[in-house]
Amino acid sequence: MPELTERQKTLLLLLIRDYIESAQPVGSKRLVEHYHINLSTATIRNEMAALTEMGYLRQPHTSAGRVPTEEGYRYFVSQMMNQAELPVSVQATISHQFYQSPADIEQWMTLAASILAHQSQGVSVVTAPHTDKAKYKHVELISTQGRQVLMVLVLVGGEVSQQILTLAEPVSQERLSQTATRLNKLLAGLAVDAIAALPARQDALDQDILTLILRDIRRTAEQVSGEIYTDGLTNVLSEPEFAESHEARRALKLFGERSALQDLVARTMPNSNVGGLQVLIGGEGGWEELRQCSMVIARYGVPGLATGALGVLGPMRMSYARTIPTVRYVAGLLSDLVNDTISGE
Amino acid sequence: MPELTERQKTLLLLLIRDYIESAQPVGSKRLVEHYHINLSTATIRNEMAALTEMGYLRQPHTSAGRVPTEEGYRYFVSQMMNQAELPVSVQATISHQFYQSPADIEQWMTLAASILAHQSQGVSVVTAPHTDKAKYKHVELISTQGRQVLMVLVLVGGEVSQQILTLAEPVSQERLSQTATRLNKLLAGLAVDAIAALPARQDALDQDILTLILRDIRRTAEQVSGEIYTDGLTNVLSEPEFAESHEARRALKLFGERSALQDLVARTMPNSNVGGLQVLIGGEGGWEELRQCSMVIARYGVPGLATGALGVLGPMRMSYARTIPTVRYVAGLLSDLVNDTISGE
DNA sequence: GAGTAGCACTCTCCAACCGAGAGTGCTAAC
DNA sequence: GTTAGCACTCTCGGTTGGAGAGTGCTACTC
Repeated sequence: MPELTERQKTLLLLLIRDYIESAQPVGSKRLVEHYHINLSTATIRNEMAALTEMGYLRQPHTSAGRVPTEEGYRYFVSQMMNQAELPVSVQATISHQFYQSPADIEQWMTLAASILAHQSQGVSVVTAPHTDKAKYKHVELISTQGRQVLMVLVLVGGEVSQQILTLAEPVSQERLSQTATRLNKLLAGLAVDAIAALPARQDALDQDILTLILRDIRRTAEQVSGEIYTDGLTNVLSEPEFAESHEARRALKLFGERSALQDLVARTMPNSNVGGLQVLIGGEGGWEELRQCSMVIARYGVPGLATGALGVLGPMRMSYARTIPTVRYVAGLLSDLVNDTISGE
Repeated sequence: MPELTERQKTLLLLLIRDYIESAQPVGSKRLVEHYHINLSTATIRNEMAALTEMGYLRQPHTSAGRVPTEEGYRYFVSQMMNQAELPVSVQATISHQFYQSPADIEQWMTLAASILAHQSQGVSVVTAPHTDKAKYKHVELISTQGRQVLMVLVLVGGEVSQQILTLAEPVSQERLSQTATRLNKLLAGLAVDAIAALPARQDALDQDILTLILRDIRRTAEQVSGEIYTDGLTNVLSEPEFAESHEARRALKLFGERSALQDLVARTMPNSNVGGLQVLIGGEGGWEELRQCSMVIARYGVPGLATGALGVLGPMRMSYARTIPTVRYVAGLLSDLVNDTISGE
């Protein structure tokens, strides 16, 4: 890859920035007029020709302005990656919102999704913190009516699942509480395998509940990620890319289906660590439907204990300058929150 | 309103059905050819002119086919209201899905939203069952780490809320359990007012938790509806109405915002009882943004104990024949499920 | 009088066309 | 290395001119 001169570099970044704002191909004249450059349009044209030659820009048709290629965006992103910071005031507003809201994972997730969508004007995705090494922490059994029992199962790492069981026969709350207490002593801190290896209990009720607990933990452990939260689908509806092209419309369909989303997060994330941040441009990573889109994603949480992913999807010309620092900042915040809440167990 | 002859009636219904499928203005020729009517196009034209006169049809322009007016749709819906039934096989599939899924309100809601969206090809909205007369049922306190405590609060009616509290100082699980047991005895079945009227507890921990419980119940009671679930936003993206008109695009924005949705459900539902089913055509009820849309909504649940709403939003020419019976059937199913789970308390 | 054939009329849709304008690449001069 | 100038290309917006669809009306038939 040939080197870029300093001038080419500024020109390229300027042009991409302008295109991201205007969504219009950028010509030499526009560049000179809007950014009072001390050069003539002809010189700019020469440079743009060079940049086109190198693969950073392209022309939609012979006589239109230039538009960034994927390569161009990649360069643009790499340039701002380490430098972009969220204004302190925005940071404050965001963190304020988190610490104001009730301390509840579900709320945090919705809030994160909403903030990301709002700041980036794209579609946000957040997965709840999740661990593949699920360990038992606590169970509660609450009788509701007759044979119906509400079971609340808490895992080490903070995941909570509730389920209504129907028992073979009515059981008093007292007996349920005793069962819960026994099981809590017995199972504290055990992983799936250890629980499965336990000898059968004499007490039939104990054994029934135990089986259910086991099934529930297994179910949780099998999932590749926690519950998925998303927001801002409608943000993107007003973008010209999506309004026109049938192509891009399909990308949205993808986001309507939870299962596809889960897949996407699972596929894109394994090669990334907590703290890292990835920018996938133009459907990098083999997503045909997302060829016109970009994603900014990051992992958050406490490695080995509970981690989740969060990110933003938008048109390829999304505002990286805004999105990247936001994703990074929110990921950091969530990591802290998760850490405060569940670490040390 | 002048009477419709039998022939006008069939013609009108036929035309509307055709338009709903094709999304194209329907002309006299098309009508004759597709439905082998024993009349000439000229006769049809005369009848269509009459129907237009009466306000059931209109012409987008002088020489296009006819399109139903709101009035026309209203007539169409009133004709099928009592007659449309879901095929038994579809009923079976749907109810199967519900009884297969884990008995968990959240799951039911997501499932209902998904089924509605899928069957109707529109956007679905489901609100969780909710009561305005919240009564205490049960609390559990689970220590997680240090001063962090997970509180699970169950209300009569089945609503469950969980929250993480931060206490002033670390408290053992044992002490937490005792507190929970005491409070459960004390508060069982009490409504907000009764709890608020209770004398202060000597035990500081008891009192703290009590205050938090009270705040939580109040918060729940104040909401006009339970959590809102929605699905199928992307279904509607492929409809021509939404692809083109900027107008209709705004309707979708409305559905992106939870608060607006909540408002909408609250505003439209009070005049409807469980079991009843409303069809709002063309934004009836004062929703400017929904002028091009229709909604089919119903209440479900156990009156006085816990009720919720569910419905479908789609273009005015949505498939009522499919949507109406589906909404009705799912509402019935959810009512049964809610009833099975929480009644008798 | 209900139904129908025929016809003139209206209006949209589509394709072709054209000119204005934007932007380019290249060349020659500074 | 930079710039002025120019010929060239291509899109975009507006216009034009059928072709086709659908209508309303009239006059005719049973």
